[in-house]
Amino acid sequence: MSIVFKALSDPTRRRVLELLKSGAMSAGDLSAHFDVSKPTMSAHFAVLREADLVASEKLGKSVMYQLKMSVLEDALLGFAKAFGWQLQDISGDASTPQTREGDTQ
Amino acid sequence: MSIVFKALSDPTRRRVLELLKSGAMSAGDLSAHFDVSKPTMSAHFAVLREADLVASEKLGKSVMYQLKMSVLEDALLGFAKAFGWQLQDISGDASTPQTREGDTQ
DNA sequence: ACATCAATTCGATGTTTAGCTAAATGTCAA
DNA sequence: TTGACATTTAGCTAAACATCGAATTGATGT
Repeated sequence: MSIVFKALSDPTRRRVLELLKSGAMSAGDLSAHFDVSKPTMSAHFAVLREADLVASEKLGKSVMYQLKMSVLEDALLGFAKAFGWQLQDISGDASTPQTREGDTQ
Repeated sequence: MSIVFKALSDPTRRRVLELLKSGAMSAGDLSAHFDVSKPTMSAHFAVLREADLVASEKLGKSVMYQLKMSVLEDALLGFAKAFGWQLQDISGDASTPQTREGDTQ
């Protein structure tokens, strides 16, 4: 849980997760949204992987990253519950195809 | 927002917030719950103050700390909303007297 | 004034982090 | 096989962090 909050404590990483909300994206495409070097972005991806917030899959020359929505939800929920809150899904979009059951890693 | 997640990324600090959920507590009483030095605890308190997650008030020799529930809620909610979630209060306890309107910083 | 107690600040130390450039790895296409 | 491209690893610096013991501040009681 600490590791998730640590991952979330950087604005670049939070923004990466937001970008991944609308679907999987390659490391390069993600990096294009930010003004830091590719190696730096790669390090951010590693932190997100470590926190299990994203899944990665090599696809040809690229690496596709995918948000693991349920992990994010569980972490947030786990904390919120301790304070008498519950997480309620209000996304009218009904998409959230980021991570289905049976994901590797 | 980063500063809040950073504050939450330490288990000691999260536990402090949980302890404060049931009411204000002095720095000393809080410290007694942990196995680290007083200066270290004082540093943790400073981080929580910096994130505006607690209010502090000198009371005689002691310093009382109080959870600023609404700040925590707003930070969490602000993030959750970006992912299509909402925070719902399910605390049957109806207490939450941690921070009333008009608190001095 | 003085001693005492609670809490913080100071100064030191070791660890982690974000960022960079340069180099290595892996994949595809010619 | 060579070259181009995408990503990660290696190696570094500077800044931030966690932790401690010692010293300091500030309030209370004698």
